[in-house]
Amino acid sequence: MNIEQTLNEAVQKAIEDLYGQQVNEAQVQLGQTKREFEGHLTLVVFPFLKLSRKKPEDTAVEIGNYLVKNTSVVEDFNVIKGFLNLTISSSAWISVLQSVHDTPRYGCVEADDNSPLVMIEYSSPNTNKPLHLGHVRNNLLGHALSEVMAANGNKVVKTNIVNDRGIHICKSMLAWSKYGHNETPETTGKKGDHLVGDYYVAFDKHYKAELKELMAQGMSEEEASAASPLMQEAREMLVKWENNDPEVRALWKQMNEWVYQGFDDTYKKMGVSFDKIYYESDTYLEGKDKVMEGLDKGFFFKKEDGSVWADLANEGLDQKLLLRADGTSVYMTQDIGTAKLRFADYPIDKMIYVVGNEQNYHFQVLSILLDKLGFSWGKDLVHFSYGMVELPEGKMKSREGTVVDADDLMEDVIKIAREVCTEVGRLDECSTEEIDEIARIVGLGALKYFILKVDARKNMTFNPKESIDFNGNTGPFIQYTYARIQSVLRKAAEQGLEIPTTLDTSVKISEKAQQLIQSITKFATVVQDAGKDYNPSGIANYVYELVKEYNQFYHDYSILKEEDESLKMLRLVLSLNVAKVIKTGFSLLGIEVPNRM
RNA sequence: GGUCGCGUAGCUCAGCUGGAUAGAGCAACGCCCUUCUAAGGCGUCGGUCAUAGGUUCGAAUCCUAUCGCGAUCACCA
Repeated sequence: MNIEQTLNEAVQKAIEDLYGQQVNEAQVQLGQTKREFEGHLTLVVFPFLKLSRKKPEDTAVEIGNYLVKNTSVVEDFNVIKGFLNLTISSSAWISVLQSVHDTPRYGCVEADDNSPLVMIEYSSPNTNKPLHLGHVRNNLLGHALSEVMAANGNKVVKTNIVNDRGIHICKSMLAWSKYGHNETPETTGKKGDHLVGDYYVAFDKHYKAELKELMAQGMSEEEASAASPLMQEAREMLVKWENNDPEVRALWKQMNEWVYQGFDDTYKKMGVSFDKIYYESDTYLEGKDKVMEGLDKGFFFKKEDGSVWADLANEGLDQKLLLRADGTSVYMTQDIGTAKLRFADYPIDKMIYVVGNEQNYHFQVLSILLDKLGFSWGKDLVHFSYGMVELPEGKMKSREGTVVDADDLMEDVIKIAREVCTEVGRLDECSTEEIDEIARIVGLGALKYFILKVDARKNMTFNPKESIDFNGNTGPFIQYTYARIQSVLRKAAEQGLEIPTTLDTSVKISEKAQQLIQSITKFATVVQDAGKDYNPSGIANYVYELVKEYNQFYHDYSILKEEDESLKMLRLVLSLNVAKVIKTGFSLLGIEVPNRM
């Protein structure tokens, strides 16, 4: 039990003894005391004035006296207006540090057999072009959220639905067969996804040229796009694909393999992974059965042309198409089909979709439809809806070539990290392999932290220059503090100091150290909140605050020069646990920490 | 036009289950390395929390309206 909980109960008891009234846990407002006042925790007494029938100050003094007398943790108090600032004893803080010290992954709860199963879908790429900055945000958030949910005692299954079919893939295929000269990743040395993406661009280039020519002959833009031979050919290819044409299928399989190989490299570098991958080519027909079932049960209706619709007027929404007149599926149908397969594979208790906020409406509808179709988790499915990533110049536009490629981006940050690490000169004795590894950790740390510190729901601006910054609220700043603590611990070990398992509670530690312990314990709450709100950014901002606070502590006290052995040990243990929380917090974000940098 | 989201310092962002004088970083200008990693610390400068009402002991936070920005409302995925 932490100090806040203990005090909360003590205050409830105090109110009962002093004023003879019952209050519940939520009515006791205990918060962290503001820096400019003395004390650690502050009780807001305004809510109790009706019970005490006294002035705020008098009520606060009464409760303060009661707590000092009746609890062992409250040492002193002061009152400012309706705020009762409580000072916790040094020994109580050391006991708290002891319990953190005893817990390996402090703040995290392991899942057991009875834990709910949470499935998280993220990434969900198309196979016609490489991953870009938007996917990076998706992947980082999805992976971080998976870690956060797991740390809150859930069984987590990470999944990816790959959109491997459709007209866009046919465009790449067509362009490759027309202009490709049998190029392969091996012959060109290009990553497979980039190679395929290049042909998608090539298609667009030739198609545009065609349009221009046709329009020069007097056609309108619409007429031209309808008459374009290239586009017609692409459509024909799609039909052939759907009819299982062996040649088209073989090409499709070949090119998708290239892309998967490329994606695997990117995922690996990014540090994300999946437990189960679904392919749309497998699931896109599955939804039909479910829709027909819903049609039979009267949830949906058929129009004269044979198309099937859901009427969501009762939910305040419009009608939504589920099957085209020709019986083929639309996006919504596919998501229903995927849901069906997933539920057959896993006993899902909660489904989380990590998908951009431009699809808010889609998931609102999907939730209703899945619920109607009898999926127990449909109603409460979570659309983890994140905002768009924009550049300082505005949105990314493929037409203007401003799309930021994921592979290039990662390579750039690692390269710059290597330059900076080498420049500083602390790694001179390290081998090139070690330096490469540190550069990788630091570079990716900068990128990941830059993206994850922002509230996922909001649109964000991605400034390439700032993303590789190493000062201020950045990943490397935090990693640096971690590395520095490791250095201190190494030096301590060299001096033959052994980290104690049991702490001396009689030591009088400084006010800053006490506040630092308080900040460490906040981590458990932060992890819980992140799981509740499905929002990892809270963890990033928390770790930053903790690190800043530790830096002040580090600056003010020389740990290894401290003469009082007990005090020295406490500071070492405190530093060790700060490092532990940094590492745990960063691991929830999918960011590594270096032992030196 | 309907629906949803967002608007906090010059810039990027915290803070939002209502709590004390609204916080960081970047940028600008100072100070601190014979001291465990200065990728650090300390300070100065910078605000009508979009606007107007409302709810109450108390509102950046909750409610309503207005303005601005964005997304979406496809037989695209």
